[in-house]
Amino acid sequence: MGRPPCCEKEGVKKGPWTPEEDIILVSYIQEHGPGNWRAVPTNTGLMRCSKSCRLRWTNYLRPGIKRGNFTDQEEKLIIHLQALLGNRWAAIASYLPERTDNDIKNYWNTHLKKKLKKLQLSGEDGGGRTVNPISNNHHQSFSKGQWERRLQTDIHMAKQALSEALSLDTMNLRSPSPPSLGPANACTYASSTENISRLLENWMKSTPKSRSRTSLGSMSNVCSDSTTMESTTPTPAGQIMTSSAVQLGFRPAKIEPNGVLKEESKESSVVAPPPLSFIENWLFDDLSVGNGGDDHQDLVDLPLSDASELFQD
DNA sequence: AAGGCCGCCAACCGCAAAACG
DNA sequence: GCGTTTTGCGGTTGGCGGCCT
Repeated sequence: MGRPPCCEKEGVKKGPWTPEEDIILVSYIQEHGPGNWRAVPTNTGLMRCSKSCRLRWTNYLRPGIKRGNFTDQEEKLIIHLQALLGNRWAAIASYLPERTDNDIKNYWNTHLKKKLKKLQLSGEDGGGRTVNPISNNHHQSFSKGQWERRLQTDIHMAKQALSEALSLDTMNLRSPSPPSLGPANACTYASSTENISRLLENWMKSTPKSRSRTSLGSMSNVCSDSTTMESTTPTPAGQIMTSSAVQLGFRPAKIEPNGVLKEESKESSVVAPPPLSFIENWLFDDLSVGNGGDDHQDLVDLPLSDASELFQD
């Protein structure tokens, strides 16, 4: 007997979300915080399944999401990480906190796959060199022991990604507009929150009694001007997060019903950033060297053979 | 101008892992 | 320890818009 599908109920709405649904979901999360998705449809009256609500929030409505074109740096990082981790988009997304795994996956499938294929073809024509030996071959050649080591490496990488993000964040505070971040960074949430905050305003005018003031009011503050993101972001139940933390994808600590502050994830308990591992050094060395020219030879010259040593004794 | 084709992306589906009782 | 519920992840699909013929 398998588990029944979560959307078994009749009358569950599918397809694109309407602005009204977005508003309802956002205001609910503003009030209660993300989590307990099972309760969201019943508490909000949304005719959506819990999964759909969670996905809508994490991939579209969540503050701190950068939308629009990927920068050269982001692109290279994705290519590097895909070569290392394979199609583990969530792990890759942990290195790009402003991007969702869905975004990265889509971008890979629609842009980077083709780009690499092209490069691979041109590479083979020009001397038979393959672009991405790790992603092409390493999965098949992994022994069990190598696979375990790879998992351990991933765990280590995830931890370091967090601490690294923290250290990058402090750097960003010192220099507000780092050159590594492209123009898209200027408005990280414009295409969603900005629109929604406009909708909220309009909606409040049209239905003044139907929404709670607090949640909607605070929502319109979240990112109505995304250039002011580097401040504090109001979060439900009195939680305050710096926008940097929001951008980095950190969730606010949960306040339990009894008022106890609870850490939402174990990772957030990391205190001191460990030294950069080989991978990080390798990634960022390369990123800092190739500065996004139109010559993609730097992709071909990635030191992937060095990276593969990670998985050997 | 109209129809077909193609690319992009939001959303869905199924499975697995984690959390919970 | 075990069964159930919830959450997270990755693959895939469907709808929409732009481009081409």
